[in-house]
Amino acid sequence: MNLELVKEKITNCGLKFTHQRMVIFLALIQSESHPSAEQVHEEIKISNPSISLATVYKTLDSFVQAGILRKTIDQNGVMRFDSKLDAHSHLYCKTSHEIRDYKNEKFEKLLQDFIEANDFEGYEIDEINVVFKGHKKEKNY
Amino acid sequence: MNLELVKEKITNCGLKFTHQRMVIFLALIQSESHPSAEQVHEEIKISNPSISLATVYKTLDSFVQAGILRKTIDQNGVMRFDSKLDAHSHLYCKTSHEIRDYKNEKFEKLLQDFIEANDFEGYEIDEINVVFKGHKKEKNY
DNA sequence: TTTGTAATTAATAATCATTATTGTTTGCGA
DNA sequence: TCGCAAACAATAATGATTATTAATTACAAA
Repeated sequence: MNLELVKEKITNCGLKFTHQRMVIFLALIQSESHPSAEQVHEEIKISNPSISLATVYKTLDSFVQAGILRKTIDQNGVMRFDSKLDAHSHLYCKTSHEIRDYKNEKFEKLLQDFIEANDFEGYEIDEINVVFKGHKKEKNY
Repeated sequence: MNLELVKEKITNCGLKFTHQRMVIFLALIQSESHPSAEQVHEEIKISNPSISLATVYKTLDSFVQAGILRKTIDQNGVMRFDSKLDAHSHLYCKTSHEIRDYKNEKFEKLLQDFIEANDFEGYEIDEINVVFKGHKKEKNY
């Protein structure tokens, strides 16, 4: 995604375009591992040391409100941000706490079909979260 | 579950049987809504005001370590405890933050089969978490 | 039953992630 | 350029959880 597209994305969702917002959004979409606010801050402060951690929190939250980011909470209660908006599940490594996307159309369809076909005891389901937990396998060279 | 069974469960997992542990474990199995440590503390301090919140945390954690309780984290980052050990999913109400069990054999089998039949990009999966999120429907009388 | 010792507990301080506050800066239309 | 609202930086405050420490308790051995 280039800078113009990022700018468009930010303005289109009703937020003013600022340098901080661009830097933070870029950090998000360039990361593979669903970083925490802290990690985003660490990342961006190399090139932008003046952006405060509070701003990172606030900005990420406004992105979530605006619907251009998602957040989840990991096993340690830390918020993790996700720039992918389409239906997908997650892989979680219990050792490294890394979170990765797990995208599998068939699986998502399976879930969707299940929700539509079943009753949820008085609950109106509008979202489903699936996390596959385990450990990253050591590579055998 | 009667008191003898609770005592057995606690001692069988290698923990000494104490009054505090019994009270806390009982509170857990008698609750339907996956309480937080705070909520367990609130509950038990009616009859046992001397049991401190730190003890509740420590005790719940030792139960989790011992494998007789499970914990999850809710959308607000608060730890919630679950006395059911068999495979099941959860229903989460975004309004009340209540968590309830959702047990459906077919669904659990579906998941199990999926894990066995698929590859997870270098991850060894040993656990799967599914949360159906939504809102409790208003009853129409 | 008493004693010694390690485990458990209560009280409370400390920590960590997050949120709130406050004063300053910036973007931008009049 | 001016004025004002939004955004920001710095930092204080909060809330859940964990760590510390001293007191209590359980229980084995004498």
